[in-house]
Amino acid sequence: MDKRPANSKTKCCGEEVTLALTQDASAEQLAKLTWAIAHPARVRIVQLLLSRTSCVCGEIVDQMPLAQSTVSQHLKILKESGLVKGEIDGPRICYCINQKMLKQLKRLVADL
Amino acid sequence: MDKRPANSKTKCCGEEVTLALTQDASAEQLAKLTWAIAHPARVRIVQLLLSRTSCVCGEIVDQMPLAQSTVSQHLKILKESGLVKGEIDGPRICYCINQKMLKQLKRLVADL
DNA sequence: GACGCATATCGTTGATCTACGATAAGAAAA
DNA sequence: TTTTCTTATCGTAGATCAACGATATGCGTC
Repeated sequence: MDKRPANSKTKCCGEEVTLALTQDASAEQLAKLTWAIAHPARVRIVQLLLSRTSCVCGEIVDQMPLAQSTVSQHLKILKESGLVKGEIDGPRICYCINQKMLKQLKRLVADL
Repeated sequence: MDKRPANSKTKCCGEEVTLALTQDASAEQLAKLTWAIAHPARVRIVQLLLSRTSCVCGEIVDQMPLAQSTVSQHLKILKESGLVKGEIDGPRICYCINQKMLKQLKRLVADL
């Protein structure tokens, strides 16, 4: 009746569990980062920020068919994921890609 | 009053638009694929399918702390994204990664 | 044909997203 | 200090997600 293959719950107290835990950690992180760009508008924002060498402020809004508040909301999500950083520059705010995080995302996806 | 930079709506009838359109297309596709794995459970499923050389059926359910119906729902999402394929094998169904799609996802992310 | 197993689908509930307009907050300029 | 500009936040409405249990479906087996 028990036709489980080699790597199943039977040895749930050995390396299995450790492996599962690290998998979960990276799964969680990958899910978090991919979720950040799991919307066309946010992909677009990231592409925009990458296309310019330096940071950009609310021109992003001009480039998108969305209300300013909506863009701000998307930026918040990107910031919370760590993919994007924002720096205050006088009255406006400059956004730029967090290359470190982008690299991590790329690595996590590539390692799939 | 008009302080737009070089690449703005002013030349909205030239190459600008074409570029924007292709950007949108890839943005859309990238958003779709990343959204498919934008959940820990779905990342876990993908990792599981990749860890085995061949397809797997409902053992996935055993490996996850989720109800069968929930897992099935996640599988449906993965199938709809194209990242996963399912083949009927007698009474059960074998799932496997669609390598082509996974490659596309990797390329899209790497090209960011 | 009736049963058992594996999987999908339905229906529901609560949470979260997405989008917007309106408004607040902060800094420079008048 | 008041105004203006830029950005964030609030409040809201509708849509979608995530999870579950219950049920339907489809295929082998008795």
